[in-house]
Amino acid sequence: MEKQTITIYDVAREAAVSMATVSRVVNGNPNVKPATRKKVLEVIDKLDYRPNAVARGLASKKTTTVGVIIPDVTNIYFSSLARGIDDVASMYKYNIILANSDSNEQKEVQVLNTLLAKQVDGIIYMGNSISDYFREQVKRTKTPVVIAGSIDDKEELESVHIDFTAAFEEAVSELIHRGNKKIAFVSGPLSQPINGKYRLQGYKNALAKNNIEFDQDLVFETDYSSHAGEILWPALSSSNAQAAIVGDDELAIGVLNGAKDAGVNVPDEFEVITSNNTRITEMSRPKLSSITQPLYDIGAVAMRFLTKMMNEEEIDEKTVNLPFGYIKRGTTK
Amino acid sequence: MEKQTITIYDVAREAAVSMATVSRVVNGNPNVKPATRKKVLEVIDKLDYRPNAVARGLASKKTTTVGVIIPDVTNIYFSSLARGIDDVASMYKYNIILANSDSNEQKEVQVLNTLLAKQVDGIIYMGNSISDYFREQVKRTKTPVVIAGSIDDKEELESVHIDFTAAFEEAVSELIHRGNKKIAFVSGPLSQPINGKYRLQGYKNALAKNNIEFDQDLVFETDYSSHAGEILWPALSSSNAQAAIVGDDELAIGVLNGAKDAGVNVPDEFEVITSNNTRITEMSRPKLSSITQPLYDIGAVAMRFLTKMMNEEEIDEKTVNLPFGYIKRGTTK
DNA sequence: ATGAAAGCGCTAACAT
DNA sequence: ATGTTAGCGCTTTCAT
Repeated sequence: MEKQTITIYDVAREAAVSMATVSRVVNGNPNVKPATRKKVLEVIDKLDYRPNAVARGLASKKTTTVGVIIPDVTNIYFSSLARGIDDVASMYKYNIILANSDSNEQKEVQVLNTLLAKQVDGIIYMGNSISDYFREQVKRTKTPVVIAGSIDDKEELESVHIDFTAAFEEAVSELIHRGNKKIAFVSGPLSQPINGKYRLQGYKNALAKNNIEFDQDLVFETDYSSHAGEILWPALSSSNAQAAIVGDDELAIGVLNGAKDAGVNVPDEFEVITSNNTRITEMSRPKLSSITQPLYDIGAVAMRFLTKMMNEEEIDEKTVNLPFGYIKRGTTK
Repeated sequence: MEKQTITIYDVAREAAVSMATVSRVVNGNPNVKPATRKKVLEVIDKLDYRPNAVARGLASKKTTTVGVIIPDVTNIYFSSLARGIDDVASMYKYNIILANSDSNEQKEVQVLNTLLAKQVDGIIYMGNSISDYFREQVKRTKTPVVIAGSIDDKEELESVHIDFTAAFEEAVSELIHRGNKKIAFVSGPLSQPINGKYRLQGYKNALAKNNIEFDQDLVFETDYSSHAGEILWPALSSSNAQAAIVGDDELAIGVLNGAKDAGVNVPDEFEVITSNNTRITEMSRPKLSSITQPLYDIGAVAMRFLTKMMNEEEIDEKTVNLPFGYIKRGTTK
């Protein structure tokens, strides 16, 4: 014999009121006489009634859940954002459907569609390149979408992030001012605008301001992994680079370790600055100097932004730029 | 003018069939004449119809979403499990509602309740201690729950993990056989059964088998963070420990770095073995020797296990123990 | 302040 | 192979 799920109808009958009244007390509608409210609440407690969020979602056309597309939960840059997202989401009574995309266009679009099918009230997208197809899908839906921790190079979608160009310009200037002329630019795929467009531009800006000629041979494109960084050393070494600015912390710790393994003294013989200031930066010896970004806040603000869109509040700016900084640790002199 | 959402009724009318038939083709029911199916599919495509999963959930009492309770997404041990969970979930057409609990009993129970309100088909719990209250709630619901990566010391709930006792026993034996007599046991809260019961037991077993007396002063209880490990060195040093077995990788990298910062040569003067073999183990120098566990698989198997429970298939064992191992890297001689 | 009743968009018997 | 028809459990006008 199946355990009978108890519904709003059951409590209405038991409390001798209508379903509408029960609904009102459950939803905190003030138009209920205190005595009635009390009685209903007692019955709810007695019957151990739990509102069915699915039924509510169907009737109200709001699910109080938002979709979150992430390249890989295991990546601490993105998981840090995700943490900020979830915290603000629960603050506003939302839940999160988390889906890994592996930065794969197909998966991203497919995930987007199942998220929409599930009637999420909004979506946060994390990932470093927005494909045209994805963009089209987003533009066709009325479900709000915001991008967290990356940038839409077409500037069509709402997003929250730091100014990657300015941050790189500042970090590279730092390196230059300490006497380095040959500075390697190390990042993930240049096809991702965050690398090939914004960060690289910042790098070039710093060189230009200091009258250093840009050298394509100092640009290293690889994977976002510490292993990729480790095996990069021979190439880095033969380029005669004196320092490196690296676009990802795991990659950077790999670069650092690759150099150390080759007997290089960091920072005396080679300096490195990384980009995300995740906990990883504190795990190496020497510790990694880094551009700082408010990772948790980027997620938090993105989620807050999304709540505004879901409530159809006025949005002043499509893009919110959060402040970045720089922290000197042991990998710079 | 609001954009009209198109429903199953619209495609039924347009295709000149009944809603039931449309439902059948959408759900892949074979009882549809090929010609009819084709026609319906065309209309679906033409109208750009997307089934409403919420309505489907209400009617079918299945949401194809499972809840995942995680202490902190930012923790790579748990996020690695989460990745396995999500991959298997999508394989079976499920989505994941991810909720951070901070290992806080209140939040865990609250999250459990909202998950149940959202009518998830199943739940995966990650966390190192199952409170009585949580356990009671779980036992009252018919929604299946499985624990991933930790152990229910009351052995009432289904779970997937390695044999923590045997793994610690093996790792500590390793340390003993290499000549260490005074071995520190470093872990998170001993109130968590995984530490205070299972791992500690393994540690004691290894000592006993080698006729070494257990010394309470060699047991160090702290937080799961690299910083906690770093500042542990003075205490570790004055205990005259010659080696340490550490229950968490971030904590272990902290212990390693604390020792190095104090001028200690690892592994010559001090050896360390960690427990989870996450990517963190490859980021230090020397790299961390570690107990190995199939993290991704633990998540994957837990999710697979859950699908069986959701389908009400027969389950032979409540507990599935996955194999562990040991990998020697640079922090052991 | 409360109730009646019509959906929300779909599935699942049941009938044909 | 296809159609009819109840619901699923709730919210939301609209009355009163």
